[in-house]
Amino acid sequence: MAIPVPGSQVRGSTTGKPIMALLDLLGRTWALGIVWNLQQGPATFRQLQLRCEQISPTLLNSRLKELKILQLVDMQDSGYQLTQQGMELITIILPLGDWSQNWAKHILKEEN
Amino acid sequence: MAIPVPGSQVRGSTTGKPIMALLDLLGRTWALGIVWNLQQGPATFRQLQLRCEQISPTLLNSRLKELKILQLVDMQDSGYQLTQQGMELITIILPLGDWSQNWAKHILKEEN
DNA sequence: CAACACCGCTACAAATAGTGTAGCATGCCT
DNA sequence: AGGCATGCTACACTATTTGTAGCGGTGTTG
Repeated sequence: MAIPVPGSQVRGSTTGKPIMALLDLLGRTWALGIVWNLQQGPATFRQLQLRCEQISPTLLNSRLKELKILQLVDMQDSGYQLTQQGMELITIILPLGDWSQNWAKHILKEEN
Repeated sequence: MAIPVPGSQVRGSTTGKPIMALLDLLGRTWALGIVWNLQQGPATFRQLQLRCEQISPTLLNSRLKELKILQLVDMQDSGYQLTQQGMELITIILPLGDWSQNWAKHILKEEN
């Protein structure tokens, strides 16, 4: 799958708008999950595999490649970790944690 | 694909934590894109297809089903639109628009 | 009423993406 | 040298997505 570099055509948009590249990237299986799991700190490849409970190494590796190229993640001695940019991104997304709890309550309430 | 209802097992997590259901949902192809596009207002099925430039009707329909069940989207006379919950979600995500612009600058600068 | 233009949506085959298991190559420790 | 952990690849299998065609329904217009 072509890496959604902002400025180029991506899945779902020919305009090259950065937001479209980002939505393409984050909309890929496991991309959000990987970033979310890295939030708890750096991890080696295998640790990250464990945090993601069921990701295949093949896919983990290809997502990490994409995330590295797009500079949201990099690898240091301590393992894979979020870059400055990656942390900014996660900061924006973090409120989803709390929000999802209310959302869950709402859905489960309606289901009865 | 099973719908990621919070409280049940979802892709990547056996715990049933709402955030995991949400990450599963949003990590599916086009889910984020659909929500993002609905932000500009209600749309009929076909209008939504156009907004999403390249989505296939098959997939659009199955994503919409998921989003309806999970109460982020519903259908009214005016077409598909975000629910109250959907709007809350998009409010959280909205800053990604601006952020992505800076991110793009950063990446493209480094590439030279 | 017939012809037309929309609508939401489905069918289905072909193409693409993801899974799961095994294991290679490398480096470190004893 | 032997054992162990690491990052990562190979590859066959399965699941998901695409793309095109078109169905059945609801106006609207002549």
